[in-house]
Amino acid sequence: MRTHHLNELRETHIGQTVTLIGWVNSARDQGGVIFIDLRDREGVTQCVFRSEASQEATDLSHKLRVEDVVQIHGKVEARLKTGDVDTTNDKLETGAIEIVVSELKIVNKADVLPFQLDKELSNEDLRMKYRYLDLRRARMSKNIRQRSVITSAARRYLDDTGFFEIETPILSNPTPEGARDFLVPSRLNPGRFYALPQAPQQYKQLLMVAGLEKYYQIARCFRDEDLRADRQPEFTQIDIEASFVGQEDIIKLVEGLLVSMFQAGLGIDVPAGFPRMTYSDAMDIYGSDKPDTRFNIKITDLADIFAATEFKIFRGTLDGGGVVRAINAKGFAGITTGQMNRLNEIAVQAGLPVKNLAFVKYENREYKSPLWKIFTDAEKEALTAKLDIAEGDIVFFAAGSRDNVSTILGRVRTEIAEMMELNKNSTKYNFLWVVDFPLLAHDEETGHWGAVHHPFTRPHPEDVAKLEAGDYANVRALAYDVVLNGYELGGGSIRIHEKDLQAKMFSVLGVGPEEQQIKFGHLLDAFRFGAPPHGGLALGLDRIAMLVAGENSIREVIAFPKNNKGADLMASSPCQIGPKELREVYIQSTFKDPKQTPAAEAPKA
RNA sequence: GGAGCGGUAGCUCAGUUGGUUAGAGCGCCAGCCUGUCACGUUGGAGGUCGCGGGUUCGAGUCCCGUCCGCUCCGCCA
Repeated sequence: MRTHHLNELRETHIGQTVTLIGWVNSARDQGGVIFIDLRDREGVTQCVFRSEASQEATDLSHKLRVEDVVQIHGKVEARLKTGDVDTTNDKLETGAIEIVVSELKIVNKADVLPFQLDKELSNEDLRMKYRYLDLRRARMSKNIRQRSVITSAARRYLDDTGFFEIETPILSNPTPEGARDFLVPSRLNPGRFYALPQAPQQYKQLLMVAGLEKYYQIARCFRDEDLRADRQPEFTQIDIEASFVGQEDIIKLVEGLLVSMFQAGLGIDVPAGFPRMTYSDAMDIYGSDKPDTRFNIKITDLADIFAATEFKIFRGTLDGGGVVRAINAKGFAGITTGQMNRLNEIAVQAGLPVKNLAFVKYENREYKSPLWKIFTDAEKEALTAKLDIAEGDIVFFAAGSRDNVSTILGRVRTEIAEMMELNKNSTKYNFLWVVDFPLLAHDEETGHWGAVHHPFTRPHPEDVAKLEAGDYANVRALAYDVVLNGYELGGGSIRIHEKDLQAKMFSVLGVGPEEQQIKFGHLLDAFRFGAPPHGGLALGLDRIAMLVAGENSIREVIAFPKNNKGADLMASSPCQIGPKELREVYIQSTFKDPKQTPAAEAPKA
């Protein structure tokens, strides 16, 4: 069908007769001579139609339209050079040659496309409805290829380090305490359901008990939660688990893995030995457990400066065990009123008890602030020094509980970065390990303690006594996240491998012995028979592919993604299921969406 | 569940304090053109201004409601 792909022919091929096939990328009809750029996934090659070469092919070529599939037969020739005219195209890799066509076959005509492939389009609905056309665009094609390349690099790296790729069930059980599950009715077991896995967590631990030592899987995971630019209902993890390892081993392994993926995908060498930060520091300094460290706005504690303050709000906060902290947005004193309103909104949403953020601007060598006059000269001097306030800076304050202040200033920090476009540097890759996560978090609503990572996470050996003593808030976990530019790429932990400790952990989480046996019996049983120490991590492949591609949404690196409502607009899924199919799986009826119920049928009050 | 932004030609968008027949670029159709590569050029077709209601002499524009999309918060062990 073809002798070469469309990014293959060079000057060395001049004189050869070739057969090419591809899509008409563009057609330039000059009347007497017609140029066609023929495209396949590799690139573009220019074909020329002239009556001297073939009257028949030239006549037919007038009819060519964009995206027709055509096959041509012809001779590779050098681009024309006459006198001072040089028709070589430096923008094309095949730009030194062209094909003079002797035969043309229109393999399959294309209708006019619903959108142009050479233009960006903002209508994502339309892109998704015709995703197979959207994927023809160079940007999409590049993203999909790059994803394949990094996935293959990951496989190669893990294969070479002694890991087995092992598949685990897609039809499994609901995850207790986890995200909402997608359920699948069982026809052979009336009234029973499978759930799609949120992660292969328990299976991979059981593979460690099985003695396989090193496991990985490019695993599809499913979570029925609300979606975001970086969250899809089904997504892909590079799931890893190993036996006889500690935190340090996993960190080294994953650094090597990410280095090889970025090398493969971008041809760049990111240095291994990523910086590390404790969860506690990340929250104090950046107000986030996945800080973007590309810009240098840090939260500064001001307790020492305001130790003797008379300012009531700060005084009260500090006396009550709270904190007073601030961030300096350097060079942002020119903030607009609209931006200020936006920051205030965000701060209030994040838990600021008053309507406006306290701030100090330093502009034209003057401090401007509603509260500057309240501070003493000593405080002013200390603030200027500690926050490094210089011309054009603006400082935002927050006072309250430590967690509260972290959340507020962390949110404000990222919003300022967005406004100042400090987070737009897509060629800077700031990897970071966040370590020493807390094991447990108290849920104010339910009053229960929940696992911050998951219930199989090993408590930090130094903090086991605190766990025994019931000092849950201060137990650290052997859990770690790898972060890149403000995105959580992955997280993992060293696991519990002892039956008693695991049972203790379940009890702390409010899962009684009976429930433990029902939900986790297989795991607890497995731990009775010589379970090896083990741990692992899971990386979000979609997010990695997104960051490698320099995209803002994982939909740009997934061939057939779903929209915000979890719908596939091309295939129109999810779809309605008829009564016959429902009966087969013993489901009686579906609940009607009240929004779709016609007003006439709506129940009357 | 909540907040913000958006919806005008096939696509990307403009549309002023409410005022004649709603525009541009690209694409599409027809013609001309033997060196183009974002080809050029001449002409043409193409609109339920998301939908419903209201205010008004008059609504793309103002008001109310509603639907859809995106972004964020909640949620995501």
